[in-house]
Amino acid sequence: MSTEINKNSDEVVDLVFEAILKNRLKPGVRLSEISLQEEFGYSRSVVRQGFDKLVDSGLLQHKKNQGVRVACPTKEETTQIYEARHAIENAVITILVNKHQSQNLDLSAIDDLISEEKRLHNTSQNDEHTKLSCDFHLTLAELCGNKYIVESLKPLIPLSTLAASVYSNPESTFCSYAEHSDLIQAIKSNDLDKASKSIKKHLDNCVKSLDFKKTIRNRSYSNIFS
Amino acid sequence: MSTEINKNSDEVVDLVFEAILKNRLKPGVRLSEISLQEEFGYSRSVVRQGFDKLVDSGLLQHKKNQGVRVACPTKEETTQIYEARHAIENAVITILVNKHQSQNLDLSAIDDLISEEKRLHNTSQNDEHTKLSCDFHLTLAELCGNKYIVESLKPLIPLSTLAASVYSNPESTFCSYAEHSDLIQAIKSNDLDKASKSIKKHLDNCVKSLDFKKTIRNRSYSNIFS
DNA sequence: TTTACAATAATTGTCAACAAATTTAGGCAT
DNA sequence: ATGCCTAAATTTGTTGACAATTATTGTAAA
Repeated sequence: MSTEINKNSDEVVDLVFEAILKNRLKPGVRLSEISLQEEFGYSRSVVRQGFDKLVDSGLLQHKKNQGVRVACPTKEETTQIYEARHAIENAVITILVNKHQSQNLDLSAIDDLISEEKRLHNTSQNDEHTKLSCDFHLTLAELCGNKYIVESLKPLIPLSTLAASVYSNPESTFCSYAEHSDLIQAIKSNDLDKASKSIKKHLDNCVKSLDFKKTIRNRSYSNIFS
Repeated sequence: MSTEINKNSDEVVDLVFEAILKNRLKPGVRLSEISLQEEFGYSRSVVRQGFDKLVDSGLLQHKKNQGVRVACPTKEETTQIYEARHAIENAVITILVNKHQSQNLDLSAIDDLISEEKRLHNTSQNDEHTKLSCDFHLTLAELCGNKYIVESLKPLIPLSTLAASVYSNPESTFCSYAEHSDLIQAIKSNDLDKASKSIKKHLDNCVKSLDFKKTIRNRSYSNIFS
């Protein structure tokens, strides 16, 4: 063989993580260990390790002798997910405003993301839009430079995507680009109060855009990766 | 055999988790898979699953072909741990004050813990005191009724204990019972501002009580469980 | 005594095989 | 056609074995 490839379980984690963010893995679908083994050449034990991590973070659910399914957040769980997100993300923007005041915080990565969101705005690239929104929130957390905060927020973002996939309302936009832009503006003007209200309103609007009357059935296996 | 025993990996996680809280597992000690297998009868793969979870949450560190060691937070990591704790725990007490205002929040579990802390106050039961302090913070989070918040905070508590084990100053108390009591008092009087300042000051004092000039050597294997 | 090197032992990483459980498919009676 | 029961096939859970790497011990020379 040519290159030494270390196909470890973190690759499996990233694979599922990204697939959820890109809406290619829907809530409730069952993932078999063998399918990933066959499609990507991971050994089964490596796939299991990856699944275990994803179960631990809440992205996959596990039933004994029935393998794993993509999580399918209930109404109550969705409320809790956003409550937890507000807890963490409010702290994130507080830290960022402080950083922006003292040091010269480099927000170019965020600016790029917003430009891209602006570009895709009003196109039908819905899944791409979702991915960008997620990247926006995760990138903000990473700018804090605190890995524990990042790790706390990390699973909550794809969980939000899954909740949106279950309860989303076609006519209402889910995670609006304009609100992202407002938030960054508040940070740049060192206005903590405005930024804090902005993130609160943004997350509240995300929840408001959901229709909890919907119910979905559990789907069967998917070859979403192929 | 008499009872059906399912020795799953979560038991390994709890075992290590509690051992850290009780100060029986010191930072830097190496844990071998076989030792736990032999002492408790867990199969090696189950031990590995447990270790993987603990590595994922940051309590254990993993080096390729060298197994796992108990985490040994650096100064920078310790600062981040407490910054993350403040982010989450400030949200916790905000939620609790809101709950206390609207519903009648049951704080009896917390009251019991504080009584116990009061009882142990000024005794030499240092490890027991540490465990109680940790339970205090975790119990507060659980009272929110939000599992995502609990899971976010969970690894940070034993990490704080480990940091204390590395940098603690013998003459200064680490996590004071009086401050816990003040915090609960503020919650009970629905004073969000006071409660918020109280948790901030408490966590700041925890960090202040540490002496970062200390350096510790990595310890070898331990049979701490035996 | 200390240091360097070689041989041994111990530990981890990975994979493959087997048993247990579940899902699927097919046939039969209603 | 519908529902139920049985059998086959698939999938998961678990264990054990082997290879690769690291840690330890022992020996010899400076």
